[in-house]
Amino acid sequence: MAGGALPGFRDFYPHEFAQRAHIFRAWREVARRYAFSEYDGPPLEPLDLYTKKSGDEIVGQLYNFKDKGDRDVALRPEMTPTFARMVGARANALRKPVRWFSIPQLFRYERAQRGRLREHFQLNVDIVGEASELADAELLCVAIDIMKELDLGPADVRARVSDRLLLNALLAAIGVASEQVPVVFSVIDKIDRVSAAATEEKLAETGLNPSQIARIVGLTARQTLDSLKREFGTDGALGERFAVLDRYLAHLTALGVDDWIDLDLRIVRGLAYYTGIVFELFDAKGELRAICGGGRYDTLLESLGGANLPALGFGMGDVVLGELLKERGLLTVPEGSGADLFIVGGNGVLQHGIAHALRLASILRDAGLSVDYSLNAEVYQTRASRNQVDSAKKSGARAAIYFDNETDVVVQGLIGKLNDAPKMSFPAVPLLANTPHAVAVLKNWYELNLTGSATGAPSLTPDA
RNA sequence: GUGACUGUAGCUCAAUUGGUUAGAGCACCGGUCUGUGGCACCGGGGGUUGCGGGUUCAAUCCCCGUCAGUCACCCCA
Repeated sequence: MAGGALPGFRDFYPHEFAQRAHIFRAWREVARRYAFSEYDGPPLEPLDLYTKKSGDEIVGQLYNFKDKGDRDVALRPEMTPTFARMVGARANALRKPVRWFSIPQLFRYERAQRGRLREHFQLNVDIVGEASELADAELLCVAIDIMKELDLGPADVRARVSDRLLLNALLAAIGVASEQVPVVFSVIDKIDRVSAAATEEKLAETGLNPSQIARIVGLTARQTLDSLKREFGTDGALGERFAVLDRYLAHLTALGVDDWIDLDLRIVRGLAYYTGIVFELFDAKGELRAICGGGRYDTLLESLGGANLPALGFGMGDVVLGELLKERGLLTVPEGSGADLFIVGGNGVLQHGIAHALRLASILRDAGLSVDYSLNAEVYQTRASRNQVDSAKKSGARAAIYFDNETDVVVQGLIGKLNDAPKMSFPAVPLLANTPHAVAVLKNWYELNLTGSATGAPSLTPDA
């Protein structure tokens, strides 16, 4: 459609914004439970923050330009360099381990596809200053707990875990030379998207013999540490790495998330900078792109000019996650304003002037309730009250409030069938006099009867 | 950046092998029902058929271009 947002960019109408807010809420809530602190940085950064480490070819995927001061700048395509700079600048002053998270909007100039836009929000969760595998377990547990918070279970989402150091040790045991390792990693990364013949050819090109190739391909099918131990033994560096992973998995079991996890040595992550345990979260059906990916990058902070500190983190975008939630019917949000109370006038209820409604609205708003009403005084006073109730209901208001007679105002719940919804009369005179007790009684009744799941209030789960 | 497919109302879709004024449901707006409806009924606003050319007496339909979307590559922070 002409006149829409730029390609790969999204307009968030209130409905979409509510969906986004639902995801953000889960992110922040779980991060809070794990005692992470939120931070942010600039959306516009010096171009060389990204080219220094990744080389000039990354410019093709950046929104970059010269600003009016002739500086080369770019919209941030990822958070890690900013994070590294911020941590590096205060590395000595920060209490370790650093547990930080952020929800930046990131930009990349490339052709949009499903689950891959030119702009997205990405939860970044990072831990700095702790080399123990317990930190790795904690990090993955955060990602999994977010899935739980969004009502996804281990049948919906799988966490695939690997370890670059283990893979290195296994490849060494197979006889792969260190200069061959990057090629092997790249082949393993693509093994599902490339034919077996092409995989073998690529490996053969690097000088590996058929027996080595067979063992490498065999690695990508292994499911358990035990089978690897049987094949390769537990001596030396390999054995030490097995021990680390055994402890890592034991921690995850103790944290209660072991049924989400699959060992999968195919997960190497495209990025060269990962140095240890890595993981990705996928939908269990394997239809979508990765929901989340991360791992340990113990050398990255130093190479980005920061401190020499061990670190690990993950990124989780809102796009694929949103697709998955929509597919599972877990992203339904209430329509409309969701006002607490909608003041109804018109024939059918006591004819009061609009001033009474405004007075009531003002008092209730001061008490912290959200209040809506017709913004046309003539409509308020003349339109049939039942039509106004209809409008109130459609607007998403939880309850209508109207002057029933000279002495009472009535609060009528609007959720579900009207005759099943809670309804209560309150004395009008003390309310309009803003008597604290009268207002508190109404508010308490509202909160007890019209909020929370017990009343069938709008929830984020589909209607039965 | 490469290739394939698809573009009709806010949404989901119609429209006879190319043929009058492009329709319907939902949504939206207004009204009727003096009171229970997750109604019902009546009415209304909404479209340069993505855009621009071409072929034709005539184009939503055929052709070309362009833009956008989807998918596969590329890339994946």
